[in-house]
Amino acid sequence: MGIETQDGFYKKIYQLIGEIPAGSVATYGQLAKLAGKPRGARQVGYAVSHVPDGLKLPFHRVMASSGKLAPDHVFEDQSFQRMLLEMEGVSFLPSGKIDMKHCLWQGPN
DNA sequence: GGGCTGACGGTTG
DNA sequence: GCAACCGCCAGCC
Repeated sequence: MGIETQDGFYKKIYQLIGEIPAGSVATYGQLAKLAGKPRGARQVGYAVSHVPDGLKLPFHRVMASSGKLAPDHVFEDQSFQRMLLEMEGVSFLPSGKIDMKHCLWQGPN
């Protein structure tokens, strides 16, 4: 089978990411849970790393629960991801991590 | 079919 | 508060 599973797990992930409003961020575990896989955080990461072209989803708004940005090899640089987020109004802490307390996505609802 | 890999998460030191 | 370790799950060789 392709990148999408029978249940459309990846499809749900992409859909959820599309629901994330500018200025907010979501964690892999959060998206995984919303997609029906509470323990599938790694699959979310795998999903976004193999995203099909043309979806144009805000993957820069998805990050680890710790608030850390993606590794350098994903985007050209972490500074690029950070720039996009700051441009959308996401607050950063002095330590260089996201201010999850204030910017975490509330969910689709 | 078996084993390796990975944009993670939670616990422990 | 940060780093290392182990545990999860699906895709790929």
